[in-house]
Amino acid sequence: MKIVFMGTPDFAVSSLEALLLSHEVVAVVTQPDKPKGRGKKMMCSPVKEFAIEKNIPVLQPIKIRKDEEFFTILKSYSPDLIVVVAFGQILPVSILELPKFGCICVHGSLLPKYRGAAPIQWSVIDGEDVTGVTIIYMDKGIDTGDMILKSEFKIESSDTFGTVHDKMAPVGADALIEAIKQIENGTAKREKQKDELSSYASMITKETSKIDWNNKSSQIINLIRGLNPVPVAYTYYNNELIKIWAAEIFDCSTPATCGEVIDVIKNKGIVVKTSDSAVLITEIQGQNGKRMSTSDYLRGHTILCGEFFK
RNA sequence: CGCGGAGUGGAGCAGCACGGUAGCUCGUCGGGCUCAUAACCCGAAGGUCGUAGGUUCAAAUCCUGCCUCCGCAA
Repeated sequence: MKIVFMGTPDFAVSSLEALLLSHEVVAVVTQPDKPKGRGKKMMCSPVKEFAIEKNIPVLQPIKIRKDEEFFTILKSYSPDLIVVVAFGQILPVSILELPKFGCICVHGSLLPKYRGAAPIQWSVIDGEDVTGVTIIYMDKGIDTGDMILKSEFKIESSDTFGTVHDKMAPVGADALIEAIKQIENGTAKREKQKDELSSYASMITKETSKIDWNNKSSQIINLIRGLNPVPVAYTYYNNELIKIWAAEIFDCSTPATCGEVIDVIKNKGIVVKTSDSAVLITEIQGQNGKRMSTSDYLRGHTILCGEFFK
């Protein structure tokens, strides 16, 4: 089976790698190189890097929807199947209908929940205790196509976006291989998604990653988990941006305003009041600093009780 | 050449605009106090101040190159 792979970030590399073991990947499509990072150097996607290493032709259309030339090239590969994993562009119907077996997609949630760009993050932020991947046939909506199979696993309370992401990548790869097998031997299901149960996991913005201390402790903790290690939840102390990498619930009924520092425990952390109890910040990153345990941070920085995080 | 910040004993920081004893909090080691302790008291060890040059009688501090790290922005 001739397969064209479309994907961009690290997460997609696992699936591509798995595909190579048992299938013929004739081309890889990924986002164009962009100036990124400090110094605005041109950077290419992890998928491109991997594809080059494996000597697979790479295509990088800027706008896949209106790129006639790209479509012609894609057609010339005459793929039997297109596999999409976190590609980052919406495919036009012309491409969806091109391969004999259609286009399938590896999505990082148990659809129809968490359709969209950041399913893993939102699953953690919402405090879900189960997540998984869903392999779907793509249609013209965003993650709305018929489902072939799902593979689920637990989210532990110690999990963060990073750890769930890392657990999910191989799960997704396995599910993908299984789905392709089913497609090949004709046993693949086509289960409709129940739209009324759907939810949408929008992109993570600066706005969403700012901690609102008026929330409950559990919500704040989940936000911190869901944004670790990128982009990391943040707050302000003395007008300086501070990133919070890890925190835990701290039982406390001290009357105080939300966001107020109610205790600074040496060798342990900073206790901040929330709407229902308090939160103990255990890992922190100040301006210009690296991420470090709060006890390390406190050796060189002064945080005073009664001051506010906001 | 996108903007900005940082590199100082094991850890985290101050000192640098006005060059001239290496400072703070913690850790480590030794001793003491205590029923006891992550508490307290006394003492000690430990630093080519990222790196290479330059200016100077004298550089952590001023100048230049390089390396590494971080934030913003994408």
